[in-house]
Order: sequence, then structure tokens, then C-alpha cells
Amino acid sequence: MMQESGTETKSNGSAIQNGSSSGNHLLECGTLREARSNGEAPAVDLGAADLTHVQQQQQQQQALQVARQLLLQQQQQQQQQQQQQQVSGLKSPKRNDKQPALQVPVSVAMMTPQVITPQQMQQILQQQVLSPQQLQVLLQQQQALMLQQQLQEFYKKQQEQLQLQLLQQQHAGKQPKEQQQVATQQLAFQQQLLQMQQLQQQHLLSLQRQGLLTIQPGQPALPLQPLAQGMIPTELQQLWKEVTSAHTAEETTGNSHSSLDLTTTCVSSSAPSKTSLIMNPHASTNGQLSVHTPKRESLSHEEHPHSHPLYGHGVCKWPGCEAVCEDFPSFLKHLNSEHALDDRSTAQCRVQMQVVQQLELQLAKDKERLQAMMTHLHVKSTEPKAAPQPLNLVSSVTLSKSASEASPQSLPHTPTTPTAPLTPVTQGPSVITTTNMHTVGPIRRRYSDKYNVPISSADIAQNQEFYKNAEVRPPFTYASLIRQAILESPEKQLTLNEIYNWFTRMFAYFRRNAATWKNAVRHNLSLHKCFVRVENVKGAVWTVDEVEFQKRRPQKISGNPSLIKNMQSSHAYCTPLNAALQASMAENSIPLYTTASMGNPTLGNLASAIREELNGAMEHTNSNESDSSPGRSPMQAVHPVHVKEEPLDPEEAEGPLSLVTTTANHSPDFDHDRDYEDEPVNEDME
DNA sequence: ATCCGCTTAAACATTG
DNA sequence: TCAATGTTTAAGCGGA
Repeated sequence: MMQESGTETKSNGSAIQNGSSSGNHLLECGTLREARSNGEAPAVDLGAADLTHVQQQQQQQQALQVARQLLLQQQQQQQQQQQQQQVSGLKSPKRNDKQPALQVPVSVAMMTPQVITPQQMQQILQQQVLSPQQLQVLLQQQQALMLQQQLQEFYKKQQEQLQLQLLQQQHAGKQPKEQQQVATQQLAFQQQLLQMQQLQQQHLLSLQRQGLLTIQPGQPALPLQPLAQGMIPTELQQLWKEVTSAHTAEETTGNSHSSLDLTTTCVSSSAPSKTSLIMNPHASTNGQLSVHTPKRESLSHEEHPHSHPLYGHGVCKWPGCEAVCEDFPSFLKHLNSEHALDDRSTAQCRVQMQVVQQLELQLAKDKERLQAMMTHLHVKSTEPKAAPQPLNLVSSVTLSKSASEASPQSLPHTPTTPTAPLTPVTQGPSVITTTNMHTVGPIRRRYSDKYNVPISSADIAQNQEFYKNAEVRPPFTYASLIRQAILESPEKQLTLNEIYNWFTRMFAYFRRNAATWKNAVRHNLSLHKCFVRVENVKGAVWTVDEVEFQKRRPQKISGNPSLIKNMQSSHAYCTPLNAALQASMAENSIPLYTTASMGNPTLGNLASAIREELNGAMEHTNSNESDSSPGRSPMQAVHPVHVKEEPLDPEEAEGPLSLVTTTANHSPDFDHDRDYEDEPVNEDME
């Protein structure tokens, strides 16, 4: 179907017309293009999806405000406690060093080195200096803080009980001197606990703040981006290490440990209510000193004493420990010696609570997100198998309304694992139902280019929000992307720099390793004959020679059985493809599959173009159905196979295009792109 | 095993 | 001179 676009490439007038007609592309595409021409940063793009995000932001902010109040109260409370500790000389220098880390968000930290005031918070919210991700992290932080508040209450109860027991002891005739000492030790212990809570909180916050720093500013919230939320395991690990080291350092400051034993003995009778589950190992530790260890173990793990959750593979599973214990008794010994009730263990246990809380939170959010995604994609069932299925980034997102309704089996868009193999198979709406199951798998191929099937604008448009924000490598070849970039431009021509900008604008992945992928872009531009360089007054622009696609397709088909097979399957898609296209377009009343290359993307033109394309493609093939070929989007499926060895007559494409002047609107627009170029090249590419 | 396509790296030339 | 641009070659990898 790209014949039309191919011929249009020659026709300058039609190319311009295409640019105007492409305005009814998805909103964001138009916005992007406009932004590009206006020299605006793409970060300010506001599509329909972004409006939804704004609403979500407002809701989040409301909740956040409540959470911030809690945070504020708690911080004030902690400040008071800290002052007390300073008076009592228990202040840890390390904590003092980390004091600035208490400030939660980066922007807040820049505003104030101290405590966040409500006014400042309000300001933050009003100015929306925080991205939704940051807000989310903040929320998580404050949930953790609330958890700590519960902890504090818990310890207060402990303290009360302790004092009660002390009173009893006093009545029993204990010496006043000893009592006084005990009381002092209690106080010290409690202060220590509070201090440790602050420490852990600071660790948490600092870690999460570090996480915030990695979030690219200005990014709109994405429901499809669960990655930046919550704490990743490495962070948790790091958290443990930090806590461990922090308290190790704190121990060197000479905190009294003698008080702990006494305290724990008294605390043993109080069973934590809310946190009993999580605190269980710790509570049992509290209850018994090392002498009573067997009993403690029997408390926690009555029936399986040797399947201790903290012991596995001969290694102590205490977070951050990993000490080797040959057998279970030695492990118990180690547990009691190294992980007895002390400040460190208490702190670690508390952190573990937070970790669990975080994970549960994240799990809940991801579940909710998954549900929303499935709902959005009209997946009726909530089968959990849908998520771990191999990703089909493109196809699922390319789903049109009608198509998704017609294919309830289609996988939801679950790009929850960017590390997962990229298996996006560009499928058209009608294709998904029948072929989706055959296309799953860890396929790294860029189908869109392997069969010379460029990405449709719909693919880009509907995936762009995802790829814009998630650092996931797009499942398209460089050639496809370049072609798409060029065809998306109003005049079907881009300078190299504009192509660069398109890459960085459309794909977060290409905001790194600029030297690498830019080199690849240049390489592809030079390598593939379909990219035609057109000299211009201002330099040179790159265009796509669609004719080259057309010319080479039959050769490839006749020569490559596998490709024949694929084209056969493409042909099989023809009928439902058109139907789905028509339905989709009719429903949306917009040309969903408007591509710049399609020129005037009316329904009739598009459908006929597809048919024409397919008919042309199937000249040398039979119409057998193939079930093993990857599905492709309509635009992609019908694209000819690319052969690059055939020399191209430059005049063919250059003639008309030479009349076109450059868009000349690329320069100031992408100053932000420069930022990406300077990033260190440390990303593992594959 | 081989071919092919894609990616990446790199060297080199050209140009503004 | 320098950076951007453009060309070319080569190696590695994975799929067919």
C-alpha cells in the first residue's frame, strides 16, 4: 500500500498536503510536530492521555497533601526527639551527616535544607514541581513513615509495660540504685530506638530520593511504567547494607548495649499486635535471650525447625548477613550471637517491615495497574497468566477499539519488565486474534524492518507514550525508525539532526548512548538505499524512497522462502485487516492508521492501498495460510520486503524532492537533546 | 554450517 | 581546528 506514498514522495505538492492531512493524526503526534516546529520542548506535550494523568496527579496530590501533613507532624516530632537526644549526648554523627537526606524530594531539598513546611509543600504541589513518579514515591515514603509511627507507638507501649514491670520490681524490694540505672538504660534504649528509626527513615528517604533523581524530570506519568515505582531489589539490598553499616558505625560510638538485655527481658511479654506477622522473628527474639534460642525457634517455626526462613543453603538469610553456617545448629548459634536483640537487629527488622510494606504496596499498585490495563484493553478475564506472557509491546498497544473487542484473547500491554526480551510483534488489529499466540516468544527481531515493514504511525502514536518514558528499546530497526521519522515529518524529509531529535523525543531509550545510536542512524542512512539524501540550500535532508521498497519486494519474495511465507500470512490478513481498519476508523472517526506516508488517509484510499499493496506483494506467492509468521500491523504487514543490494537511481527520488526546502525548524527545539548526548555510555545495550 | 540482516564500532572523508 | 555529517568496512550476534 505504500505505493501511494512512494509516488507521493516524488510529488512535492502531495507531500505538503500530506503534512497537513496528518494533522488529524493522534493528538500527540500533531502536538509533537507542532512543538517541533515551534521549537518547544516535547516535555510540555499534552495529549489526551496526559490529561488523564493530570487528573490522576490532582488526585494524587490530594492524597499526598494528607500524607505530607502526617510527614510534617512526624518530622517535627522527630526533631524534638532529636533535640532530646542531642541533649543526652546520643546523637550519632553519621546520622547528623545524613540529616539533609531527610528532606524528601529533590525539589524540596533544593528549596529548604530543613524541614518541609506546609507552605512549602503547598507550593510544591501548586507548582507541580514533582512529577507523578516523584509524588508516588513520596506517597510511598510517607506510608513508610506512617508505619514507623505505628512502630513508635508500639515501642511506647513497650516502654509503658517496661515501666510497669519496673514498678513491680521496685515493690519487690529492688535496690533504688539499680532501678535508677535500669530506668536510665531504658531511656537510653528508647532514645536509641527512635534514633534508629530516624536513621532508617533517612536511609529510606535518601535511597528513594536517589531513585527520584533517576526519574527524568518532566516526564508525564505513565500507567505503563511501573519500573520507577517502589524499590527495586537492588535498592532494598542497598538499603540493608546501608542500615547495617550505619548501625555498625553507630555501635562504634559507644552506645550501651547492656541495657538491651534488660529491656528485652521485660518486653518479652508484650506481643506486638499489628506487626506480629512481620515482627515475628524479631518478637520471638525479643522474648528470649540467647539461652532460650531453641524455644524461640520453636516459636517461629515449630514443625520445620530446619526450614527456617532465615536459613537456607547453608547461609544465614538475615538481610545483609549471608554468613555461612554449615548446619542448622551453627546457624542458630550464629543467629543468636550475631542477630540477637540489639539496636542493629531491631533496626533491620524494622527496615524489613518497611521493605515488606513497600513490596506489598508495589504489588498492589501493579495489580491495580494490570487490572486497569486489562480493562482498558477489554480483556474480560483477569487471568494472571496474561502478565507473564512474553511481551508483545507493539501489537497490544496497536489494538484498536474494535480489534480489542474482537480479540479478547489478546494480551494486554504489560511492559512491566523492560528487561524482558523485546518481543513486540507489530500486529494489526485483525491479526491479533488468530496469530497472536504464535508470535509470542523471546523474539528479538525487529519485524517491522526485517520484512521491510516500517512502523505505522499508529504504532508509534499509540506506543509513543510508553517508549517516550520507558527506557525500553523499541522493537524496530533503525531503518524503520528512521523511515518513520522521515515520513512523520510534514514534508517527508528530515535533516540528520531532526532525525536525531525524533529519536530522542519519541524514545527514552535513545536518550542515552547518543554516540552509539547516532552512529547507527548515520550508518543506516548511508547503508540503506531507501534513504535518499537530498541536497538543500541549507544543507541536506533525508528522504525515504518508497519506490525502492516496491522495486525490491518481488525479488526478495521470490528468493526467500521464509519471507514468502510471511507474506503469505500477510496476505491472509488482508481481508480482516481491511475490515478491522474500516471498523476502527469508522468508530474513532479518525484515521487511526493515518501515516504520513499515506498521504490523504481516507478510508477508501487506505483500504485500497492496502489491497493494492497486498495484491502486489502476493503476485509471486500463493495464498496459503501461515500460522507461524509474526503478525504485523496493517501498514507493516503490507510493506514490501527490503532488498538493499539493488542500486538505486538517485534521480528517481531526488528530482521532486529537491524542490522542497527544509523545514528549518529543528534547531532551538531540542536543546534538551543535548543533555542526553552527554550522558555516560554505560548502558548495556543488549 | 551457512547465509543474511541487524547492530555496533570504528576509521576516514567531507563540510560548514 | 572542530564538530557535524556522511561513507565505508568489519565483527558479532541471532534467526532462518
